[in-house]
Amino acid sequence: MMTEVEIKTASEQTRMRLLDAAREVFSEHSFQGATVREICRRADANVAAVNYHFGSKDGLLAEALNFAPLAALQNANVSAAACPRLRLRLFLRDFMLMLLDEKNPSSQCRIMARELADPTSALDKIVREAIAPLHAFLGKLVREIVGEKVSESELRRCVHSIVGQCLFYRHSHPVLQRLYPKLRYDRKEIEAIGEHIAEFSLAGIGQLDKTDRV
Amino acid sequence: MMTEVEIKTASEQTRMRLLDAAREVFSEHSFQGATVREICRRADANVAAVNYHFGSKDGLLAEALNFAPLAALQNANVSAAACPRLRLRLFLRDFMLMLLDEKNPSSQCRIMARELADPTSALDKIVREAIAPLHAFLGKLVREIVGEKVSESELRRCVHSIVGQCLFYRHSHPVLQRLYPKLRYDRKEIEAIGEHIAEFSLAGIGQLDKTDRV
DNA sequence: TTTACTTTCAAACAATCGTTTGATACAGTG
DNA sequence: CACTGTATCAAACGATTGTTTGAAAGTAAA
Repeated sequence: MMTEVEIKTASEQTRMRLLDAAREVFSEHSFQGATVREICRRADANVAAVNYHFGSKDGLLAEALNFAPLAALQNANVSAAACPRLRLRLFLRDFMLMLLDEKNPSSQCRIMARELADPTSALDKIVREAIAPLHAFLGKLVREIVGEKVSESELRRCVHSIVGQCLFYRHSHPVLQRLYPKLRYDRKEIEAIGEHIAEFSLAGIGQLDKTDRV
Repeated sequence: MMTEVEIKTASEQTRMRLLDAAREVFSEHSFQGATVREICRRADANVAAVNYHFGSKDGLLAEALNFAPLAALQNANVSAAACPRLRLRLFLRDFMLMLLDEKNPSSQCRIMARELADPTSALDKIVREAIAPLHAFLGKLVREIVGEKVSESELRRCVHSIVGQCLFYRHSHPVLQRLYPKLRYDRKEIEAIGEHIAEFSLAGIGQLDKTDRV
């Protein structure tokens, strides 16, 4: 008793398993550190399967990327009936859950975060389809909060400050784990982090109109 | 006519050249991405030189690390006759120069930043001797600014927010380069970034006493 | 069943990695 | 000079990498 969408040919199932395994491994190791053999092992597939279905390791990474969840977050946010400040809070909460929650099936952000440190051929696509829209989205949101008086370069730096705080917890996870061995990223902790970043950033944004610097 | 400190045996000169080349390559590539052959090529040394002088690639990295410049920055700051807020501004300026200025001979921070994404056996030493002291230093500084009312966990998150903003510009350099092709990290730009982070963070810190949250 | 095509598989390939080896050149001491 | 320990070198080693190959297995239509 299978519904239509569940019916897959063996080939399609193998593709799916490879993509799932690839997202797992690419989010755990850097692109160089992730091996085709490990991916195939987790996907219960032959070593040649990657090249047969995706052409190359690069091709597998390109197809494993999926920016829809991140875009959905932004779309849901812009259509929310709430003031810009609250919308920033809500977005940061969801964004941090996507970044940190290991139970979150969307490992995309973790893969993207890895690409920052060691860019591969996939970085151009990531920047174009995910990061640039994200920065544009946050830029608009911050603009709504801060008004028209603030220069574009100041606005940009505020976006950088916000994104930087978020990515820190992902990038520095190995470090924080050593600094605070008791640290666990459960849902409550992640939400607290998101709330802190929101409050911290709203204050940082708010100080802009006090000065006349460009 | 050489002064005493400049006199080096050929062996010591080779060691020096290897360490310099290693710092270069390790700051440009991840540990996995950096190859012993490339390091030896830049040091005009034989491939076997690394293992002869340092035992292994790991040993070379361990000896190439030098946390003195970062510690010097903190020591100079604590003994400066200035209010905590100004000291935070000054530190962030110097720290960003160390992180971003390619002409800065201290590539240590760039190597450390790479370790965050893909930890190697050197990370424990880095955390113990560099990152933990840095966080402690910033913690004290923020504590001076914010007073005793703020909880330890809130204080810690403020430090994370500050460090996160700083590291963002280093980690995301490849991304920012693609988003803003005109971007250049000259001294003026770096100082402007440091100033922004200081103002943004001081405002973020300042909002803590408005609420009574723990 | 026969035919044509797709997918899987064990095995091998070529390249690159960190590391080791054994010979060679060199320095300093007697 | 001979002797000794150190440093350098070209070459190779063993392991691992992404990728390719050619045969075997599977699939679906005629």
